[in-house]
Amino acid sequence: MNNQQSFYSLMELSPVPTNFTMMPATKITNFFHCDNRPSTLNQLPSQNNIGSAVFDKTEDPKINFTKNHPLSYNPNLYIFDASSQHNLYFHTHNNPETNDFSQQDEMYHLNHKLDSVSILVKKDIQHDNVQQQQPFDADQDVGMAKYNNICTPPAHSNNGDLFGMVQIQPDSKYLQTLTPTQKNNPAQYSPKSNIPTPNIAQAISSASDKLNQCAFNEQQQFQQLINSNNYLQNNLIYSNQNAFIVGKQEYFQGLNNPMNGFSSSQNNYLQSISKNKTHESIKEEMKKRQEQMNQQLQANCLQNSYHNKANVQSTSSIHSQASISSTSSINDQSISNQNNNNVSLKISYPIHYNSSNQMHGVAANSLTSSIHVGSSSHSVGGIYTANKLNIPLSMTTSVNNTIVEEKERDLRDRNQQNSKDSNSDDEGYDYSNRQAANIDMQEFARKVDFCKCKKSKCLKLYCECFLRGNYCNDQCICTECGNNDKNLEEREKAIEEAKTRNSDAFNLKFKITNNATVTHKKGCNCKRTHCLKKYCECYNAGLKCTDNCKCEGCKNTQDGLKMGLSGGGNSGVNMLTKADEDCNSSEINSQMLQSIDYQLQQGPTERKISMCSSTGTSGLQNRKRTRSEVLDQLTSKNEIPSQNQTDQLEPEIRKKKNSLCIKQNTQNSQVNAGSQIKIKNSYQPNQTSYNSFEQNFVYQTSNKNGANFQQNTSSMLKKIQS
DNA sequence: GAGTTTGAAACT
DNA sequence: CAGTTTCAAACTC
Repeated sequence: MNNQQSFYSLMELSPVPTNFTMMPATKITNFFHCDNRPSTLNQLPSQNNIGSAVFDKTEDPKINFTKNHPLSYNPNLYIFDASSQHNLYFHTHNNPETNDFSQQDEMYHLNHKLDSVSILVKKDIQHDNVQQQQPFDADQDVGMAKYNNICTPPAHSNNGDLFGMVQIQPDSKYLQTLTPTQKNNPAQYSPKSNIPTPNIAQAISSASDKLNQCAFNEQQQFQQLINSNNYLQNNLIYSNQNAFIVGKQEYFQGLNNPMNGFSSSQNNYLQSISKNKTHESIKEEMKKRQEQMNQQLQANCLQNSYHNKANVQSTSSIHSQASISSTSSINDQSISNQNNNNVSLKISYPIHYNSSNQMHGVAANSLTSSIHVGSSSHSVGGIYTANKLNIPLSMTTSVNNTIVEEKERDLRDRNQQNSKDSNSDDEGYDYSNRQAANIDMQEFARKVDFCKCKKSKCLKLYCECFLRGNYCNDQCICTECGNNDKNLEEREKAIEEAKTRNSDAFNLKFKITNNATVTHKKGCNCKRTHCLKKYCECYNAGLKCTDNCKCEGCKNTQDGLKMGLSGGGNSGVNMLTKADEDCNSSEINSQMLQSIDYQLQQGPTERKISMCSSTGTSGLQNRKRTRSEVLDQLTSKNEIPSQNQTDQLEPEIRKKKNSLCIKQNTQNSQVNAGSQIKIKNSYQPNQTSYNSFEQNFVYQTSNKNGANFQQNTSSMLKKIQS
C-alpha cells in the first residue's frame, strides 16, 4: 500500500473528487503567485514568492514563507485574493543551498481550477518574539494534508503563533511539467487546453461543500447500518480473527490492555457468542459482558488514575489528527457509556479552519459536542498531566458530570490519604506534590504552596504567593502578612507599586518561542553558579539559558527544552469542554501557559517537564518522527516501534517521566489509532473518520497492520455493498 | 536547624 | 542605567 493507494481507498468511500495527485516530493519547492504568466522564469520575482517548502521524503517538511510577503500573512484561509484570479507556479529544484533554479529543475505551472488548495496561514501572534519567518514543523500534519484533500491546521497552531502551510493537490492532468524550453519561456508555451482559470476561493468552498456532503452521506449510511436489524448479526460479529463489535468497545479493548488485540480467550468468546445466535441473544450477551467489562474498567480507571498512569499516547498516525481521546479516557468513556448501549455517532467537520473554534484540526460545531478539545499537544498536555495527573479525564459532554465529580472527589480523598501514607505503593512518585484532580486550570495555575516571608509583609515580589497573585494561605508561615483579604487596600497598593516598577511583574516569566521552545523571558543574570543551581531561574525552571541571559560562565546552554507542540490528537488529559463555547483556543492557550508556568516554577528536580512524543507516536520514543517514518507508517512498511525503544530512553529521561508519572501503556503502538477510535466510538467524516469507519468494522488483528486501512476499508466496503 | 550563598527585587 | 541593599529561597554543614 502506498500513499496514493490509500488516498484513493479513502476516496472509494467518498464522493469527493478523486482526481488528486501528490505534490511531487522534491528537495524544495517554491511557490509563486502571478496574476499573469511570466514571460521568463526570472519574471517570477521574489516578491511573488509565497514561500518555499522542503518536501524531502526523508525529512520533516519545512515550509518557510517568504518574509513579509503579504500573501504569506493573510490571516484567512484564503491566501489568495478571492476576487482576483491567479496562476500558481511552483518550482522545484534540488539546490536548497542556493535556492537558485537550474536547468535540471522542474517547474510546474498550475492554472487549474483547484479542487484542493489548502493554504492555511494562521496569524494570531500572542507572544512577543514571534518571528515572521516560521519554520513549519509539519510532522504528521502535512501527511494529514496529503491524505485529506483539505489540510488541517497543525496542532501547534493552537499555540497562537504564526504558522503556515501550503498544500497543493492539483489534478495531475492539469499539472504540467514544463520542459526546459518552456521553463525558460513560460509565456510561449501553451498550457493544456481548456483549463479553467482558477478561482481558488470557490474551489475551496466547493471542496468544503463536497466534504460536508460526503460526511453527511456517510453518516446516513452508517446510521442506516446501525439501525439495520440484522446489523449485529451480519456485520458486527465475526467468529474469525477479524472479529470486533461496533459500539461495544469493551469487547475489543480487552480487560487489561485495551490497546492490544484480542486475546485468544476473547476470540473464543467472540466465536462462542456469534455462533448460531440470534440477534437478540447476541445483544443480550453483549450487554451482560459489557456490564462486566465496565465494572472492570471502572476499577481500572480508578486504579490507573490512582497510580497516575496517565497515558499520553495520543491519536496516532497521520490518520488521526483529530480528537480521539487517549487511552486514559477509555475508562471514563466506558463508564459514561455503561448505561448506553447505543452506538454513539459523533460527527465533526474538518473543513472550517478559522482556528477560533477548532483545535486539533477538527472544527467543533453543534454536531461535535463530543469533540475533545484537549491540550494542544502531548507535551503541553503532558505538563498538564503531570500537574493534574490523577484523573486523566476525557471530558466530553457525553461524560456524565456526576460521575466525573464523584471520581474527582474520590481521587482527592485518595490523594489526601496517600499523602499521609508514606508506605503506599507509589512507584517512586512524591505524592506530596500531587495535585488533586481539578479540571479548573485557572484555579490550578494559581495554586501555590506557601511562603515564609519575614520582612516583606508578603507584599513584595519576594513573596511567591504575592508574585503569583495569590493570597497567602494557611500553610504559610509568614510574619506580619499583608497578603490577605483583610488587607486589600494595602495589598492593592503594593500590587500597583510592583507594576510600576515592572509592568510585567505579575505576568508569566516564561514564554513559548516561535520554535516551540520554552524559555525565560528576561533571562537570568547568574554570576557564580554557572546557572546550574536553582538560584538560576532558567535552571530552576528546567530550561536552558538563552541569548536573553546575561549570565557569566553559563553551563546551562544546551538545546532548550523543546515543547513538542506538534502532536496529534489529545494528550492524556483533555480539558473539559462543552464544545463550541469552550473551544476558544487563545483562552485555552492562556490557561495552558499558566499551567506551563506553574510547572516551570516547580523546578527540574522532581517535575521537570517531560516532553512526550509528538505525532501520535506512542510517547515511548520521546521524539518526533521523521517524514520518512510517517510515510513508512502510511505504507505499513515499518514495523511498529518496539518496546525496546522505551528501554533505550536515557535513564534520566525515564526517570523524569516516572517522576511525572506519565506511564505509558507499553504495548501501545503508533498505528493503533484504531483502537483509540474504537474506544471513543467516534465516527468522524474526516481522515480520522475513515480510519474510524474502517476500524469500527474490521478490527485489526495485529498491531503491525494497524494502518492498513485500505485493506480493511475494502473488505468493509464489500460487506457494506453486499 | 543554623548559618551561608545566591541572584532577583527593591532601592538609591 | 548602574551600583547597592534587601530579601527569601537555595544551599551547606
